[in-house]
Amino acid sequence: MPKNKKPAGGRPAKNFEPRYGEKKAHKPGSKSPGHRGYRPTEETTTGAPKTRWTATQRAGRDEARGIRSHSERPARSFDDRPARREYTNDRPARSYDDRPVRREFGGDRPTRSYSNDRPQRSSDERPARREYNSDRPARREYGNDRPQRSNDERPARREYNSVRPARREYGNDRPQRSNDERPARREYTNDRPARREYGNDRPQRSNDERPARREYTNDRPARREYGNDRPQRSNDERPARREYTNDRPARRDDRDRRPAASGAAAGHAAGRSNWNEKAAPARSAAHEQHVDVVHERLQADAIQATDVDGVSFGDLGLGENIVRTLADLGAAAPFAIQAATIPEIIAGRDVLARGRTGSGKTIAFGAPLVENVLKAGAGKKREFGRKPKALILAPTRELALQIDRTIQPIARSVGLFTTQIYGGVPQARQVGALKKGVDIIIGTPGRIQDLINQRKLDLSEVMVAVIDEADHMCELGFLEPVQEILRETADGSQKLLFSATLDREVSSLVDEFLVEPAVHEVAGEDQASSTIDHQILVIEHRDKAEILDQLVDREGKTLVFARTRAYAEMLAEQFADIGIPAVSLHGDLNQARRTRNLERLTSGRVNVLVATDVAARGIHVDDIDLVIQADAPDEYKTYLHRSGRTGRAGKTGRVVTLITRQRQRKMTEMLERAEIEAPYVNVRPGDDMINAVRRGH
DNA sequence: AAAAAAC
Repeated sequence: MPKNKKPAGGRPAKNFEPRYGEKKAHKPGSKSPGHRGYRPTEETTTGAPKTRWTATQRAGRDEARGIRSHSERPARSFDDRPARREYTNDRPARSYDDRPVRREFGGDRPTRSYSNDRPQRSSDERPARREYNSDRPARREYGNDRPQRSNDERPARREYNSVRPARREYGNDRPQRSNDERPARREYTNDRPARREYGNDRPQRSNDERPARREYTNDRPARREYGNDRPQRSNDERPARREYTNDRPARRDDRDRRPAASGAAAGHAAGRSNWNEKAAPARSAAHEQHVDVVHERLQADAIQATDVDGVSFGDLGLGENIVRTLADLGAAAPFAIQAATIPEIIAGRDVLARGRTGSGKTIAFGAPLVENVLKAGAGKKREFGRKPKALILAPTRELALQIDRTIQPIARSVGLFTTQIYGGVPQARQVGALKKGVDIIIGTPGRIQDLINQRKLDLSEVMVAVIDEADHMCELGFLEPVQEILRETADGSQKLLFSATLDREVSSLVDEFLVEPAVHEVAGEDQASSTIDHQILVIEHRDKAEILDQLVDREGKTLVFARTRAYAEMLAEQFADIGIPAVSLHGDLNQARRTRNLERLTSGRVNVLVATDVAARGIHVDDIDLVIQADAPDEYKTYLHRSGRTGRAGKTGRVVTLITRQRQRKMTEMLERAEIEAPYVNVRPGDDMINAVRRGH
């Protein structure tokens, strides 16, 4: 690694879930010393001062270089690949006016195959050849292997950084604290059972010993300690939970009334926990079952927001460096979900946690994870080629990247290294990082499995594994890889499952991998208390394109969701055609473009992003104030997660969903499952309603 | 049924 020079620009803007575009400087921000943001050379913006490299470290670096330079030429073929559906290059350029009149295909256009006849997307699109590997200079240090961004995109970043209100909104909605209500924090830090021989102090995993799952819902021992001021746990009292389900119209009852009531729900009511049973679908019709199953909520300890009053991250058991870094990231004091999970995680327990979108889940698992890894390796030298000690799995590459942006600074503040392992980019740098040795891996299942199979990644020393968006990761297609990966981790490794919509869908993982997990949620986190405003626009199908045009023509960042990649792509072009800069994000784009397009929204270079559900979960972009669902989602969870891209960390946001009249009933059912109240409004192009939405009333 | 996730 080149000598680390101090970044002239200082550390990145404070954030708790860093925005896209806020990349660690991969390149000099400006080539000229006179400029703001001048960086003389490669540098890392995070973490501890660099020490001199040992011979072995240099060897690792050279190896990584070797791998990369070797792969450089072949790597091109990566991009040259038959360009399957990549809407990027090989399309014969066509001028905009060749295209059929947009209105024509606005409504029920017959899914034009966009592979051949599309115009080049935008003038600044470079041939995508130099993408993330060719022209990169000395990017040796691991953790930094983000896709390259070309220089011409950079300047914008600085601007929007400086404009940004320094994340203080993050802390705004925090409940007031009062010092007296927090019972001794020590409790759960003191007796922390030395996690450093990981696995040792945890209950045996053998199945016969695993004490029936009942325990962790009923009389979970540890929970008491810090629950003094919390509602009683006995099932019939549990005020918090009722409260936050009851006052919502119908659906709770509805759910309990379902056939499930005899099965899982009955067990639920009786205080038993049965992970294997899922609630029956709202409608018994089989076809709907696979469309949108409502799983029983997990029985959870609901932490009261007021419980967090006066608590600091240090109180929760985090070390000084980590606390300081959190403060730098804009997290001065813990959010409720963080206060609930951090001590449990530090105590070594398996944890399930549900905290609504934008409530700070990344730090809730990230900070204690770093703490645990640090403790485990306390006093040990950072060995070359050491095996990773922690793993974080996410469903999309963008989310993995984003999580790393939050965790990396925390890890580096205590001398730990992270690396991202995800697909769509050359392996060489990732493998090079692994050879040198990393402590924390953040990635997506496919590439991780790939590297395991190639014996380039060894998870046998992983002592903490996090599954973010856990319920999603238990869906068809994701579950098996996740299970296989978890089986590679150390025996008795700690497992942490997080999601805004955590429910019994995760039972498949819980049953096999978790031991007496603590289950946490935040009381009062219902949609009624949400900062998101919902509306359903009932439209004629033929008006759809025009109405979307009008909605999107506004100030402020707008995220548009489409059901398919093709439609997402088409909409982005449609908007661009009428002069509204828009980009798309979906799985048919190569990773470089995905990353770049998302960054364009973050940086404010465009205000409109059209995405598939790849962007539905976890992605944090500051200040998206309008989410438009051009296609209504099919699942209530999808609705919740898409909506959650706005109204984050207490900010306000608006969600409008376009449907035709025929869909109204289905929509109503879904809103009930999501426990969301939203008015229906009939809308024609040009209606005042549209302006109201555009301007936010 | 779509989307995501490896090459």
